[in-house]
Amino acid sequence: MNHDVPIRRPYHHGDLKAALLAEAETILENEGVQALTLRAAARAAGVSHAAPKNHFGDLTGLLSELAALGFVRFGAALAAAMAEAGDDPRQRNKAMGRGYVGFATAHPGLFALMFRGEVLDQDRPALRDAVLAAREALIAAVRARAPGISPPPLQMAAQATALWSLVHGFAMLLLEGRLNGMIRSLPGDETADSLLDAVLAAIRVVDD
Amino acid sequence: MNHDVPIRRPYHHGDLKAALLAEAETILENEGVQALTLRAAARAAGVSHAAPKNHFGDLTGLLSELAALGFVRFGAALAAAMAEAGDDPRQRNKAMGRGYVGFATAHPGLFALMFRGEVLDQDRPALRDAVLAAREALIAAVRARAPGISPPPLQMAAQATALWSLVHGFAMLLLEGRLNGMIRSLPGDETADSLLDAVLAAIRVVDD
DNA sequence: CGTCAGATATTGACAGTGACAATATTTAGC
DNA sequence: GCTAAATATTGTCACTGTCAATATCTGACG
Repeated sequence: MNHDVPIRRPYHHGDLKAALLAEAETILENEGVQALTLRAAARAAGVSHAAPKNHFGDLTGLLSELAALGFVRFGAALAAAMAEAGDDPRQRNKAMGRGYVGFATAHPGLFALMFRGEVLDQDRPALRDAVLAAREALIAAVRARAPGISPPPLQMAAQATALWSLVHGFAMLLLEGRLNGMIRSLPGDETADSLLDAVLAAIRVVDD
Repeated sequence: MNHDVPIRRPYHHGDLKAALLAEAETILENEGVQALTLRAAARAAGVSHAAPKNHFGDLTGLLSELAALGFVRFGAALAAAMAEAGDDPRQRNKAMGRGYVGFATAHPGLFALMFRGEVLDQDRPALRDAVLAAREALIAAVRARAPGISPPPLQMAAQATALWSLVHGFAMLLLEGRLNGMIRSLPGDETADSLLDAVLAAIRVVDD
């Protein structure tokens, strides 16, 4: 009895690629990148162990598509953070930093994956495009000054690199737990945000 | 014929732990962290696949010991860089940055491993000690000012975190190849070092 | 010297993984 | 409707980490 349950899933999933990416992200954030395997994602999506191959080729493909998804969201988060900021350069730096670090702490696994080039295929179109778009959002955030007049390109590049390095390093060290000692040395509310504020206040871009 | 070659390695290696670490580092830098497996290290050292277990327990143990070795060298490199620097704060910042980024580019695989807490056992004594020692070297590098008088601790922590984040982020982005576009925008010699100099020149710590 | 416990290394096994090939099922273009 | 392409399954293989059982060596203690 109960030979065949009438409700049987169709042979084809319908939107397996998106489902696999969603499951992959859940695994990544909940169990770490170690646990994110092709077979685990397939299991979570309820398909056979070799099904992902059709959509991603290999594990690098899956990770690259997931990272691409991350960069798309990352660029959007940066753009949103800048949209609320005014014209004051320091205000904008702060908004950029909060957006950058906020994304990293909100999606720590994804953020770490996005900056682990060794496991990604940078030539995959989806990833390539998403990275370029996020880069646009980032340099747009730095190019704060009045539109039309821009500082000399060399100085501009140095400033952008400095700000980017600062917030990126902060986010990385924060996720690694290496800033715990620093946060603890703060007075009152000992949050990462207040440390970031203090850090941005301790630094001055040359021609502010 | 040729039953038993008289020259046969002894059953015990003698210093297998150090040999495994040396082979592991070679694999790490030459083939990437993906290729660094317990069995690969054992093969390179010419021992059986389970021999590493006696010295490291598991893969995390091997990676942690290797990272510890990296932190020891890293601390020494920072200390050496600071030893040659004078008393001028900006001079010292520059020396610290060069030491930090120089180590990262000289040992990219090792540096990346050192800051991948997910695969390391931070409680392993060797790693714990090495990290603390390197941290000492780092804050000693930042605490530049005339001995005796020190800035308020809050500001001090913020400044240290800012400088650390800046050079760490720069090193990370550089190793990821994300700064290629920035380097290319420089005039003349387009080296990472010159970009680092420009970056440090574009930033000012508040009470310099 | 001798012996024996502990350290060190080997062999063998097992489950999990990525990748590939062969096959089955469904979809879509014509 | 028919057929080619897309999608999914099953089976297999080599490789890996880990563990258990065993072999060999070392050193401490008589």
